[in-house]
Amino acid sequence: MSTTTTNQSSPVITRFAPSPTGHLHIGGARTALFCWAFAKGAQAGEDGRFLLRIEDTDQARSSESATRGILEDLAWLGIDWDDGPELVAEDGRTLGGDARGVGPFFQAQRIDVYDQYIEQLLKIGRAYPAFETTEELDAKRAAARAQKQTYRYDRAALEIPEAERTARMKSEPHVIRFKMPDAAVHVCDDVLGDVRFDVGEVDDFIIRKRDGFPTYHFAVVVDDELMGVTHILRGQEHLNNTPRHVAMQEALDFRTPVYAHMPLIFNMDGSKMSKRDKDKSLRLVCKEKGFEQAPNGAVDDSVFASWLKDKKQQLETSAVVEIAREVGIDLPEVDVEDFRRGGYLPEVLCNFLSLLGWSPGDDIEKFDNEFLKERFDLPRIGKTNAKFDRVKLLAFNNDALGAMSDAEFARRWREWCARYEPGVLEKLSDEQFSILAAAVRPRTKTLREAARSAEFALMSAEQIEFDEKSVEKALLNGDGAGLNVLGELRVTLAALPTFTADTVHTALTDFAASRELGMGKVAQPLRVALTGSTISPPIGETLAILGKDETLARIDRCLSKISASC
RNA sequence: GACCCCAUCGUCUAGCCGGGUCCAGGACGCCACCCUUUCAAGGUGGAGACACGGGUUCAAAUCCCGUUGGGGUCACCA
Repeated sequence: MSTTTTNQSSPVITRFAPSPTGHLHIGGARTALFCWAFAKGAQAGEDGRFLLRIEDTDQARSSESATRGILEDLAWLGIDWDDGPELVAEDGRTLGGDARGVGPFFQAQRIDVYDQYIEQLLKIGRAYPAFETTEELDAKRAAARAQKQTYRYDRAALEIPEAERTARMKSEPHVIRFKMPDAAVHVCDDVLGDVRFDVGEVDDFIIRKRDGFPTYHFAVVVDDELMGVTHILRGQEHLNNTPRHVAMQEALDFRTPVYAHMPLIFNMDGSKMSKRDKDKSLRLVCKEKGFEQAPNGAVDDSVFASWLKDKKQQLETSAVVEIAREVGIDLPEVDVEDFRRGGYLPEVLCNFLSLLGWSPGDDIEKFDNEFLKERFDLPRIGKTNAKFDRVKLLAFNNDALGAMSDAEFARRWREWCARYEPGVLEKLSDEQFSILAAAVRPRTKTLREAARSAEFALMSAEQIEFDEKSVEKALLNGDGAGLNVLGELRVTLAALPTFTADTVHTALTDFAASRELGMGKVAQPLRVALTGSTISPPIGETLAILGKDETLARIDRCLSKISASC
């Protein structure tokens, strides 16, 4: 039975607390989105706040660039935070800040705060130092495992007389452990209901590491209290951590926030969506192609060789991207940035993510963040894990692009190109770009795909490679009927006084009618001549984008090349 | 292995709390046909699920128990 303990008198404060070890993961994005929607939406009233905190207590893995990346990813998704690190968004607004004076928001800068509470727990006997080394603990774990026992810390440090413990603390490296209570811990979860963890299920865990940094468990509890967090929405993988947190809240006389654990998101094959997925799919292709060195020398030969053999190894992100481009595959998207690069719209990503583990009901499934804010609530969060269906996401993106005006599409596409394919903008005039944008918009699923279908316009005539099957089908078939048509078309087109999509189109339909030919017999040979394949935007636009001179040049080149070869 | 969570079409889900209106609704995908100058898009139609077994009840997708299946957690990571 779910127990909602929302205190109506105090404003809702939620938080998203990523550790800065890379770009924002897609699962994290959903968590952030839901936290944001809950705090900023109708459920929370006027004064709800969404807070962003950076959990950088793992010094080895955290980085400043990752922090920045995460902030930018959030801003791109349209998720803005009230409290937290500041970021000047692309629209000039400053996100974050410390209006309530509850910062700093980087845990590494809050060590003294944590120490204060550690001190308090030590004083009341709810925490104690322990001196075992990592190796000793590993050995104990292994031993337990060998006997098919579940390992739990044996409280060996508590056997040491208190006076001695205190003395050793001053001179010896040690960790601080939290003493779990001798009673079952109840976790009230708004999604899952009440969950009971019996005594002995949770052992005395470490709250301060040998290096003096708090562990996640401790820092999160202290910060959530001090920052006034009222509702914690997070992934179900944290459910088993919650009794630790609740126990510490009781020991420290903190308030217990409302918990809502959300279902997890997986790949279609049931595996976890992991950053390693990218390395995995790339490794597969490299093996298939029999590479022994990184194509284009993206990484050292030795690094590449060992990466190829070891499933657990990951290459630098930039190297992965470069090699993928070189071998011509699309990497599976797992980070928000991947989807951005992949040409997905942020509003589509948010919409799709919202449907994983939550639903507004009423058969509604296309909506924006405003709607989400308005309607998001805890009771409608699901309990069952979801698989991330990229095909459906793609369909959503396609629909969104299809519903856009040409002008809006051109604007968005321009922005995307500027970031990921600047060459497109360099090689096309504004006018060409607009024509192209309008031509590809209805037939493209992503902005990246749009860039791909623009390739024919970017390359020079010499770079066109004629696709064998297309040539056979459209040009050579029927004693070279296509080639003959092409030859006649060249004359017709050369004679056109104006060369727009409309005039070209009219000329072509007239031509087809006069020869009693279907439009396919006219357009397809042209497509092959101009692009190398039978696939292109509508034929009128295709010619207009190239312009008359280029069109004629490509026809000439095609005629001479293909005629010569047969 | 121990503990915890979950269980509706291939996938995301609605329905479940307050049993009847559900021979289970929507979406993506799939199949067929139509349209068509390519690729798309669009139109029409179709196949497709309450994991299983027991209860409770006049009545169960909805409540209870068990089984099976899936997932999570068991770090000086977060």
